[in-house]
Amino acid sequence: MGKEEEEKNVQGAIVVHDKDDRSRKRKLLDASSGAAWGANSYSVAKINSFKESGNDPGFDDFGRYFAEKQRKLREQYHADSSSKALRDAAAAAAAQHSDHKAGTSSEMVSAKSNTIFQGVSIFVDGFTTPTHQELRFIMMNNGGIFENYFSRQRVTHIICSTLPDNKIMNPRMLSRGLPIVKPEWIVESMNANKLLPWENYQLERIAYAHPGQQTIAARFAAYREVSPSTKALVSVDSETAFQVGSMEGSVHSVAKVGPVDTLALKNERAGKSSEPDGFSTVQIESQEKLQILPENYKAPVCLDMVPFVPSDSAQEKIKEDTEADNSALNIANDVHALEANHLGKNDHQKLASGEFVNRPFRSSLSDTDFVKNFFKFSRLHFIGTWRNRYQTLASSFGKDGAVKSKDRELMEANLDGKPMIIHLDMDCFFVSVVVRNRPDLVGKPVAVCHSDSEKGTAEISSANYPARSFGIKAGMYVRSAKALCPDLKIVSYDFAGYEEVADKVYNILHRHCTKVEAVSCDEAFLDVTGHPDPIDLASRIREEIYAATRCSASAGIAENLLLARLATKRAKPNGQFAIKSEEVRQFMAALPVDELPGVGWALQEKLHSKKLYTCADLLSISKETLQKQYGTKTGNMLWCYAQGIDDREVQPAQERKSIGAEVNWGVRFECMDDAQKFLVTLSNEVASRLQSAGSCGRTITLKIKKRREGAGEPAKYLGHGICDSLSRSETVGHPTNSAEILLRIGRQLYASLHIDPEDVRGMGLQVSRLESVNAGNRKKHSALDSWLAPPKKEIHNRSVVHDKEITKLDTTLARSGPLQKELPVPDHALPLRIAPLSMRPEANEVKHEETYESKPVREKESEQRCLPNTAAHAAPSEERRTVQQVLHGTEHKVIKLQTPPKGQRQKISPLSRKGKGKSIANKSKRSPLNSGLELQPVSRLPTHPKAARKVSFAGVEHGDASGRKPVTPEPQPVQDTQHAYYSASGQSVKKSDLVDHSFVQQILDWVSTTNTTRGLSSHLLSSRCYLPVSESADTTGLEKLIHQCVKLLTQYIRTTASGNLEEVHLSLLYMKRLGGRCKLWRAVEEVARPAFKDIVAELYGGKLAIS
DNA sequence: ATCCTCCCCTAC
DNA sequence: TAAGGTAGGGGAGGAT
Ligand SMILES: Nc1ccn([C@H]2C[C@H](O)[C@@H](COP(=O)(O)OP(=O)(O)OP(=O)(O)O)O2)c(=O)n1
Ligand SMILES: [Mg+2]
Ligand SMILES: [Mg+2]
Repeated sequence: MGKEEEEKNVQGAIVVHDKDDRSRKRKLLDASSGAAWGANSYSVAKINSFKESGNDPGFDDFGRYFAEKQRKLREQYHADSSSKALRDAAAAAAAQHSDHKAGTSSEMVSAKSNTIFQGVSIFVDGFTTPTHQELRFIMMNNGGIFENYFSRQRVTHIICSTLPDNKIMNPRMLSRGLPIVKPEWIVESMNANKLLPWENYQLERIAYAHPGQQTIAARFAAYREVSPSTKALVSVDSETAFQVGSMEGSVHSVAKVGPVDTLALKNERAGKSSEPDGFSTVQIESQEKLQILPENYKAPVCLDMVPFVPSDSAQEKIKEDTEADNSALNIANDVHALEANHLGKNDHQKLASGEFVNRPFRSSLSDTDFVKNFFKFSRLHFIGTWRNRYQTLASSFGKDGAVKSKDRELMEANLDGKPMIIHLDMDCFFVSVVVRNRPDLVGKPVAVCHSDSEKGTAEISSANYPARSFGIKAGMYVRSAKALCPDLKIVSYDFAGYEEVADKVYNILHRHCTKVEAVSCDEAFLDVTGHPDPIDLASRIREEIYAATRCSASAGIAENLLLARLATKRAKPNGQFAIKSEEVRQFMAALPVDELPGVGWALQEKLHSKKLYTCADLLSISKETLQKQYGTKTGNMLWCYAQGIDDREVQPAQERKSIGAEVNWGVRFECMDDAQKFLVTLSNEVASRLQSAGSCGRTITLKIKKRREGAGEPAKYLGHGICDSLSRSETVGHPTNSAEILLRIGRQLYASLHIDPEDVRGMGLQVSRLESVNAGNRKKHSALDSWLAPPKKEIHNRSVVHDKEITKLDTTLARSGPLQKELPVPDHALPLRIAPLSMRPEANEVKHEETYESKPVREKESEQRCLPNTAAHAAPSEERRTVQQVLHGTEHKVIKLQTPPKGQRQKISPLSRKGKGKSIANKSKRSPLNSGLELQPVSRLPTHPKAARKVSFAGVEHGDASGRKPVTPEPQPVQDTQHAYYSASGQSVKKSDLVDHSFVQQILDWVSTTNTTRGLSSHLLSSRCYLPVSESADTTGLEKLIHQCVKLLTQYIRTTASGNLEEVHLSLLYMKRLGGRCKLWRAVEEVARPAFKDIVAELYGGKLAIS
């Protein structure tokens, strides 16, 4: 699929423009602005060829941006310099080397008389004494180089005064080998007039952290309030943009660094704080906020830009800014002042700690506030949230005490009339709200956008009608918009304003009509059936809206939702339009197919490819044909819509079916841990949303955007670029809204996707199969509750419905009678997982490096690729499907075996090594489950030869990356099916080596056949322990037997039961019980228990309490 | 047939 | 630099 579109920008530079999911839908945009936008999509192959030729457009674009910035900074520096000759030389050099790989700066500096710091290029990190400026001055005047941005290629020393109390074990390590040196080195070297050995000025190693989650959390809390831009700045620099110099020092750009401006921003005290989304409340922990913009740095922001600060607090902030620092005032009027809101003192600690160096991609470190800040600025997040607001809070609108219009009664009295719908939509909503207070902009082309700067990959949110006449559309990159209309004014968002206006609008709507369906914050359907004069009503509503908000709305009036909506489009801007029944046919016939709601980019393309352009064209085809071509429902929809038929009704509010959160911007991970931590914030976010909605749910879905192979850095700043979207879900036995459980499941799901963290470009967590929290607390507690329900809430939530869905374990327990009492109080250190009991194998995979040594039966490309927008949907060749297939065909035994996916082995091996050195247990003590470890896919092994053929048949793993290869079974060599079991020691247990003993066979069968309904514990529970112990002749044979049994059992625990603590516990419990009746079991249990505990400690980081 | 999962598509 | 979310509909294909 061509997912990026080539675009010639104004300068004629080739830029690849993302044409991913979201962009594809911009059908009108593409169609109407063909002059500026390349009409053709480029294939991925084409993009790759760009890359291979060293011309990766994304990089190019970014590099250009940075080069320009660096150049400016260099000029700044030279302008600063006291030596005029130097300045001139610099100018000349700068002119000569317009690109950034000039070695000019260092030459010039070396020409200076004082060359103490020759070859030294420092990056100053965080607060220092002396200050940045002073250090810069010293460097400038003594032959050194002061780097404004960190670059591993150019920086030789990191200067840093303080490490925060966040206990970095070895700062040097974090800087990846670059020395971190105290500023005294510079000062004293200068005083000594020679370069002193920096080794004597190294920042001391700081005490070790108290090992504890608190500490880690605190450390991450320290990353709060950080603008992602800073991260990106550093990261891109070090990653890509400046692969120009080497440390040996040929190349040095000298940059001037600005002061650390102080913006004193206080927590907002006034009103507004009750706003649910809190966007009007700037939440800042420390009072003093800092920002790291170069002194004279001014983003090229249009003067029209108004910072997004809630209007009633803006004054106060600016005032405080002024008090704090004069230079801050400039910034306050700059859109980048916003960054100041996110940069906290802690960031400097982080800087100081070398974290900026170590983790260049701070954008998505699981810094809670990256997500928080992202949402605070995400228009799409707002409109998504608002839609829900106006749907679910519908009842609270129109109840503000104001007189209700008699329109309501008119309609209720006359419900038999022919259906009549008003569709109402605010005109260029986001622009209108802002332009209200900007009379100077009236009539001019205006668009709302976060940024108007050089790179231009910020998206237009809304454009007013003058702007639209240039072809500017929502979703367009601002640079494209500017290319179409150089005079376009860019204004900033006013989210508080949007909500305010929308509230007023909905109040008005509800006052006039009882049946209101909120489509979005700026759009609604009104069922006005029975109203004597809908046209007049629409007109009055519009007037009222304008009077209340000074924003105009347009309306469509027709007999159904479809037509009303189409009418609105026709009416815009600031108008209304009615379609009479007798005009419908005519109206529809000429309508282009892509104007039908539900026809987006993809369907449009399909239709166009069949030469279907108008609704009339659609009607030339039979409904059956349409259904066959485009699917039953879609075909029917096309057929009906094309005739103007739409039998949907206005639905005031409907229950949400899912609640989720996702972030697909700024997500960059370096390691598993980053991903894990991001998942933590997502889990918290989703749990919190569930809780405020009073919901809990059973199905948890993790969505990942994964950089597609070959895709480079996205054209869009910090965008996700060309990605494959992956999702995986797990249904748990009982609805939850607990962050802990979401996290636990989320981790499993993440692990099961086998993604290199560096390739992750987006992540989302969603909960579906929702129930109300109050749905069923009448249900009595099951015996499992003490285990399943960490917080009281969970216990509270039990319901009859849940009961029957708890499945086997529950019933098993119920049967177990007195055994229930043996259930220990759960160790509270252990976050517990709700028993899914669907032991979907790969969701419970064993994780870790030892797996590597265990030779896999066969390799499998578990990676599935979804190539979006391809005609056929992916055929399931995924592991899970085949696993279930096999399990289902049943009667053959199945066992899991670790199989590292191709292409991931090398990548994770460093991780593995790391994990090996330090003990895993130690590590996982703090990060329960999976942290830093990779999960491996599993494959199967039949235990019975007669099943072997079948299993190998169904168990063939398809290497097909596209995931659409049909299930064409490949015969599998028998020895494969006889292959290894994974064992914790990394050795394999060959089936053929197994002691021929019915006892072992029994366990093998149990372990092998655990499936969705029956875990090992249930086998153990029902075992009558009739096995003749005497069979084991000699002691060594017995030992071997026990050993093998334990291996099988631990194998089971590591794989199938990993992530299912209840199952681990129950297995142990029942084993112990069997031990009470049978010597052999006692022996096995004695050996197995510590092993189980070790595994639990390793996987969960806690102790398993066995009663 | 109906459900489920994993997608893709669409709208604002 | 920039803030590419949220949620539902629906289709394909497999399980039940
Ligand atoms: N891709 C999009 C689409 C919409 N919006 C926001 C900005 C819009 O102002 C608001 C409402 O969307 P509309 O589709 O109603 O568009 P407008 O109101 O801007 O214009 P119109 O006059 O066509 O309704 O949602 C956005 O941010 N990004
Ligand atoms: Mg609108
Ligand atoms: Mg709208």
